[in-house]
Amino acid sequence: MSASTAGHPEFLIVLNAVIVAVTDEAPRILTVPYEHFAASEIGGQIDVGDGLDALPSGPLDPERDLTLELALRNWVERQADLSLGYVEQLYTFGDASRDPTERMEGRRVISVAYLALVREHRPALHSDWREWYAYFPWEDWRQGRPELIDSTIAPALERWIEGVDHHELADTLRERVDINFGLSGAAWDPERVLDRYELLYEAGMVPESRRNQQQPSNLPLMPGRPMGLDHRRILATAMGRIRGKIKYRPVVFELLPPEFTLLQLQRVVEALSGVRLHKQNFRRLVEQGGLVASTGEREHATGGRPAKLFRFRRRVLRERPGLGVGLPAKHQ
Amino acid sequence: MSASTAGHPEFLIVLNAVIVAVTDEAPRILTVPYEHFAASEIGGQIDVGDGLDALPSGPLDPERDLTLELALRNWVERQADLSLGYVEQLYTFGDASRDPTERMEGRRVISVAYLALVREHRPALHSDWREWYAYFPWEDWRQGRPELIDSTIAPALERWIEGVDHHELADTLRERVDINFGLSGAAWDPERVLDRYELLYEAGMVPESRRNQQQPSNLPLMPGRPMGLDHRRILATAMGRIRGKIKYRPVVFELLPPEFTLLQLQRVVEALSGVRLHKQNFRRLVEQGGLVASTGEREHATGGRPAKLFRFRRRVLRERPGLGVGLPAKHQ
DNA sequence: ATAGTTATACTCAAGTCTAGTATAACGAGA
DNA sequence: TCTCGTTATACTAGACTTGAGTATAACTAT
Repeated sequence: MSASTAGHPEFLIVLNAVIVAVTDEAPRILTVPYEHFAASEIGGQIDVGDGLDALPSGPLDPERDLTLELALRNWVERQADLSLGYVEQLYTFGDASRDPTERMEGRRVISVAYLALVREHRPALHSDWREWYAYFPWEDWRQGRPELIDSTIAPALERWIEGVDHHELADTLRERVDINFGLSGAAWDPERVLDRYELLYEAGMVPESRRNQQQPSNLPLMPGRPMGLDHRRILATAMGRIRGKIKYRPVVFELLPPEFTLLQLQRVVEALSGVRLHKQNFRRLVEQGGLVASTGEREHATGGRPAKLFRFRRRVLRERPGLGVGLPAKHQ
Repeated sequence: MSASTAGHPEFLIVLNAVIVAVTDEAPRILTVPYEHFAASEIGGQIDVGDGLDALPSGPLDPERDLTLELALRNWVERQADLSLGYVEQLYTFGDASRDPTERMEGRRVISVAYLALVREHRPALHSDWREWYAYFPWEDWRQGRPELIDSTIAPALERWIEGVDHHELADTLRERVDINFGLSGAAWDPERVLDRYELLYEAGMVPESRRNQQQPSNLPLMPGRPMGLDHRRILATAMGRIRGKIKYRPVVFELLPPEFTLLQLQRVVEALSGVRLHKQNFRRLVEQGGLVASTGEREHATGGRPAKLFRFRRRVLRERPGLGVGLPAKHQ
């Protein structure tokens, strides 16, 4: 077993948070400028790019932080003045290649990513709320299949595969591309956000993969904001996780005010999943599932007939185990 | 930011593997004796118990291991002479209280747990394959609702709740108990393995919670083998994850030989999920879902009419995104 | 041959989903 | 005040899925 200078291997544990809120029918995440934690002396040497966004991150202090989740909550509360409601661990990233600062300081960075859902939306110092579709434009199918896919992504990926010599490998890749981007008759699966990002990464079609010692590519760069380090990968993981989770656990309500109309609820689900839903069927699922109860009040600012206000029925959880806001799979 | 003696916080990254195989209609996990990695000088002072089982674990070497998953694969291959097929990250455990050795050596242990599915079943030196229901007897509903639940678990948990002073807390606890153990008319959800274990842990009804400075309890200890450290919690996480995953991704096939009969497939799904399924409907789902293709061969050692042999159709993945072996929810 | 065992085809009723139509109830502006 | 645009909500027909079963086929062991 090898060791660093001190006699023990040296690690740095970093906690990353994907903090999600939904406002104006757009899911948004809290971002900070990348420079905030990029060691300043590196900027010039490695092309990490200035003006990049990053996820809020903080170190784990082994002496003070008794649990990972508490460390995250405290850290976010202090830095962003934001109290997190629902928090869930996402994934742990520990590849040696992920952090360019690592090479200079001789310690391995392990980053534990968390997903948090919040209601409020106070802008905090040194941070911005940004729409998550700014990072993944091809993930928003609410206005129908994005033109970008057929006009740009599919042809570029096809050229990439054509350049692959090994025949069997090319077939596997083509299959992955078809499945994940809904080509050749395959269905679009909103949950496969990470798989899609990874394909584009492997093809060298996102800035992040060109940053990391990749050979120059003649394929076009896809639109969509890049992020520092591997943070866009973390965001992709979070998006896939949320999209899957709302189907079987009632987590959407963490993003809504205590009282809401059914259309508001539907819009939030649509914003997260990126697809439109059939209104009448959505209501039936939600109401018959016993997920919500009418408050008796009505909302008059709808622009049409006033809508009943509902609130989340916490008791559902005991009646039916794990029941989410059913995504009826088909769009309106 | 505080630091240890060396000027940097010191961490130890440990990789744990829940390695699952199914033989004789029983899911089994690879275990090693706990003493193998419990520092010897501690044994007497802290009651970690001798003869305990543990999950195979290995450290992450920051200089050699480029990715976490590769580190795990290499490490398992060397130690257990076992080549892992399907591997997926489970969860990262980093609570300060989890490792008693930590206190003595002044470094924080972060453990990243992985789930691996394997086909072969070679016994490796210094390790045992053990049925996972030996650790969680109440999770096996294949012979119907386990008597243990109504005879022992439910009454003990009820006594625990009665001893809780704060009224509202007691109500919340009772609700959690009902939901998770399928009491008071609630349905049994096979996926909630971890929630159930955590309830028993909180109630002091498993040896692991009594080990950790808990006050003495007058509640009975539940049957089921304990494990070292928090490894039973990790196993519970793995069981819940598999049970959920087989429903929407075809991972069962990683546990079967390349050719199998439909009954073999069904038995493996039942073994994992812990419930019996309706045979005819199971076949319909699997066949109509296009998950398998007949090989044309037949298996004659069935004890009855010979069964057609099938193999997994990898191409399904392109036709329908994410389709698992549908658990029809209701038992035979 | 017969009993025991497993495989597999088929059916029927109940339930759920999709994709609608129809109607109700409001606000704003002519 | 009437009409239009907009949203809410009730209801329905048909397609499909699911649960639970019956009936029959094809083997092995005795």
